[in-house]
Amino acid sequence: MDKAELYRFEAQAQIMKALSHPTRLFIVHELAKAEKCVCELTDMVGADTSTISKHLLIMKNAGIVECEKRGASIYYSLKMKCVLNFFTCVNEVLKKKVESQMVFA
Amino acid sequence: MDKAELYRFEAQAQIMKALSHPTRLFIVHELAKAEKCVCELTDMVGADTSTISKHLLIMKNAGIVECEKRGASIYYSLKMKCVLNFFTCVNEVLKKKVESQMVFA
DNA sequence: TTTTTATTTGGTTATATTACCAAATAACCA
DNA sequence: TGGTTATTTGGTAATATAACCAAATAAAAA
Repeated sequence: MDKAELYRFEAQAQIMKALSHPTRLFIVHELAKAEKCVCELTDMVGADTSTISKHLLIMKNAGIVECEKRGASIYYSLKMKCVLNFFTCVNEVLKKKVESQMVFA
Repeated sequence: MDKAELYRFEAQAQIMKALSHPTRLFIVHELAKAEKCVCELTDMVGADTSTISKHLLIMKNAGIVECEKRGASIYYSLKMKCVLNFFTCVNEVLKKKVESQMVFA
């Protein structure tokens, strides 16, 4: 694995990591339907505002979401729609996992 | 976010997390070409055998890879081919990130 | 202008991850 | 059998994550 290759995998891993938390997946799921402000997401998740703000920052830095200030609120929206395809694949993996556990039930 | 929904996002996050490390992404990339034993991957990555073994365990538990013992070696192969589509999307995100940074250069 | 509302930032603590080494297992080879 | 080779497991230390609270900012409302 040469240096350029390593660098590329590190950059990819950073984006994947930004998608590796249940709360952040929930947010992606919600933003896929419509943009939402931090306070709306905070209410939906039921965590501290600062926690949600930090989750959003991680995804913004990764290039997954973007935000726009309007009035008193900051509205976040899904920038990379292609991440939605991940859910299909991941759910397939989950389904296969459940099935294979069935074999030993 | 109700309990069932939370559980689903946690399960999804576990799979995403298994794909969130540069070494593991490299391994997925390599296994996409052909199955490989632990020692081959160890040589390619240049880390301790135990480190590679643990990375493989994480992905096996997540349902991403599977393994088969043949002779003295254990061959790992990519079980969920759909994860390869992630690379396309992630590379698009990276490309957009680079481009948007250009604006401020 | 003062107060309220929305959001981010800094600090702290608890937990998770990762790397390496050493030791345990398992299966070939001589 | 005894010695390699391949792999996993357990232990430890360093680093990264994540949650909450408190404080700082910024803009809207009164």
